[in-house]
Amino acid sequence: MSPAPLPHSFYAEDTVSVALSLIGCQLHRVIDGHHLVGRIVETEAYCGPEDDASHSAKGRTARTEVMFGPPGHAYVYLIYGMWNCFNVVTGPAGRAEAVLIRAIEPLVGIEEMRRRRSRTDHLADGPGKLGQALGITRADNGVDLREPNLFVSRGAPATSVIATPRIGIDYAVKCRDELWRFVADTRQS
DNA sequence: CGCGGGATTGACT
DNA sequence: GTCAATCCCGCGT
Repeated sequence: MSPAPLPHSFYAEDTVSVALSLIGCQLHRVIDGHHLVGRIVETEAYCGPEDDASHSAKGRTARTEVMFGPPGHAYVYLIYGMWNCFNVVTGPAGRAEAVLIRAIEPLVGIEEMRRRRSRTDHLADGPGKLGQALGITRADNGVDLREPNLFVSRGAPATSVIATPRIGIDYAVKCRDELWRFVADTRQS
């Protein structure tokens, strides 16, 4: 019996708070009969149209549509032509906010992740790698995160979390210095 | 370990 | 046509 998916109410809170709360939670993926689990260790908050690093700052388009929908759903986008990045929609419906899950520590199904990544290390320590390791694609865009095939469950609360600016968004002059990236502190555990 | 360049494709100007 | 919330490999330090 798998742990229970987090309820939609978990995702409906303030996006920065959700990004922090997700550290230490478990990400579950069932694909081709394999149960894959990882501990979330890195997230980034994207805080709606006023956040110039958020895709939703460019307006409501086909790509960003699910961000404008209810919280607790997957937002998956393709980047650099080949990598799928997994986000969870957060905040109240219509707020177009999301949290990018940037890295997990593999816990279950490591061999399958290795097969999907075609290597034995660095399986999911980056958003593109995570998508590849778990077989997440745009086919998962918009799915309800209470689906048994893709969901997050509560985990051991992180004892220490570091906040930093977000990665790869230097073009976002207004919000690039906000401390909206969260990383589990590896010095402790 | 840091840096530079190529890969690859859909979304948007 | 340009570019993107990235990754990997090769090379120099």
